[in-house]
Amino acid sequence: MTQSGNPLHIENKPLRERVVDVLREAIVSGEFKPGQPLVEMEIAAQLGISRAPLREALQFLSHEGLVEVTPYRGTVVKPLTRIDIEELYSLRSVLETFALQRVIAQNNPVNVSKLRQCYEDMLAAAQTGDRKQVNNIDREFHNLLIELSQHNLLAVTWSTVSLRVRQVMALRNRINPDIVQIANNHLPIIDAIAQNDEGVAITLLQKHISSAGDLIAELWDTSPAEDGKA
Amino acid sequence: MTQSGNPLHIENKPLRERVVDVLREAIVSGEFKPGQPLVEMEIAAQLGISRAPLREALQFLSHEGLVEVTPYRGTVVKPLTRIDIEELYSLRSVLETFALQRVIAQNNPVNVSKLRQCYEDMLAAAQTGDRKQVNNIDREFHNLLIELSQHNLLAVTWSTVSLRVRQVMALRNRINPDIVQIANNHLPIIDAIAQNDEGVAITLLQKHISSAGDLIAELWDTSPAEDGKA
DNA sequence: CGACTGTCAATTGTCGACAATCGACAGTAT
DNA sequence: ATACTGTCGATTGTCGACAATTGACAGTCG
Repeated sequence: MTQSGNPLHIENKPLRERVVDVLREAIVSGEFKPGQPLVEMEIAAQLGISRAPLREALQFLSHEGLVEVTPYRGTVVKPLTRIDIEELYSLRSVLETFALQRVIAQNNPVNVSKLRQCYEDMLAAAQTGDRKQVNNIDREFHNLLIELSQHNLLAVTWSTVSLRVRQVMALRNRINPDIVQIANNHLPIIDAIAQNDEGVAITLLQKHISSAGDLIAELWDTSPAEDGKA
Repeated sequence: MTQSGNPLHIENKPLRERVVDVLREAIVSGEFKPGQPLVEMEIAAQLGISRAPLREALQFLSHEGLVEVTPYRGTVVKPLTRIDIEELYSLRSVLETFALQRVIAQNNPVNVSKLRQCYEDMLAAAQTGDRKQVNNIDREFHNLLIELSQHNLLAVTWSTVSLRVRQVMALRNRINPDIVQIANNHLPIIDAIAQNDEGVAITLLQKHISSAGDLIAELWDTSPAEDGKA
């Protein structure tokens, strides 16, 4: 995904982009809660910048679906309803299925070994009980699947969906208790890919995704991560 | 899609949004060619506004994939390669297939009649030889399919893809000579939906989309709509 | 002659100030 | 009391000016 190659490098992104990164992280990590208002002057002051680059950043985030900008009324972290979550996971399933089809069509052993490597890392982390790391590698696995599909537009679309999935997971801290089980869920999918068995691979993947989505969506309204102010 | 209800209404969108609309239309209609640089001061002067709302608009468009912003280097209308087009149409196919599945799952006769109405309008336009109108209604048909699927996130994702498809079609003026044929292509899909025959409907739809995409992609490099300056 | 360095114009990035808009609340007439 | 109207503070929207960065070109040294 990220390859610098060059050992010497200093970040020189425009302020706007660094602001996007900071705010995105705050939202996706659950630090900023859904519904929370983002007052421009407050945040600008807090970051020690003017409102111009902040506003450009907010425009960007709004198209990523992380915030909602209402003209003359302000910006809030986008509320997350149960329907949103169902939509999120169902679209995610569609996108990943598409990626999976393309990966299988390539029939490239290198792809399989990369996925397998990822799985093994996840398993290792699971066995040491490092839940956070398992989550990270799990994300990496699905990102890898998208990346291997070699479809740029898909990757862009995915990144938006993926971000919000991550947000949902951050807000619902810890559902699945057995992290070794989580890791092992991925193995049969890889095997199916290795055997070029598209039908099985798709079935397994969709089940994998929808089970996670259903689990979260079902319980959502019971503790919808109370909205708050900074 | 758009329903005012209220007969009295004046547009009071922020400048930024009106700028987005204007620029988007210019790009999507092919008036602004891929690769064309968009110099902020020029455009701001031309529109009689300052650069601030223009820049916010450009941020927005960049996330729609219509322009490419390079820090300190400026903004250009996003170049369109053959690969882009293939990706566009393949993802479009995936999204519409998903919508189609959801529409069929609803098993609602109202949906079918709406689609049929759309088809009939298209056919009528085709028979009077109004090519432009046929194209408009064709777009409407596919938008309707997405809308009927009642999936907001899908709709948002679709709108981005849809815009760029429209741009491609504008740049390649007129390929398919027989517009009555175009209209009639939609009928069997509707019939399959009406009969709840998901398999057939999907097959037909995917063929419908990919045939259009292949046709355009194949010829793309031969006349890639020469890049230009204002 | 070739490679490196310094300068410059063009363009984008950022800022602070001012204008426009909104929701809320107080005030008034019936 | 109630419905309408006017005013106000808070917040967003827009502007013009200034700072920072880039690529290109000219100049210099070996």
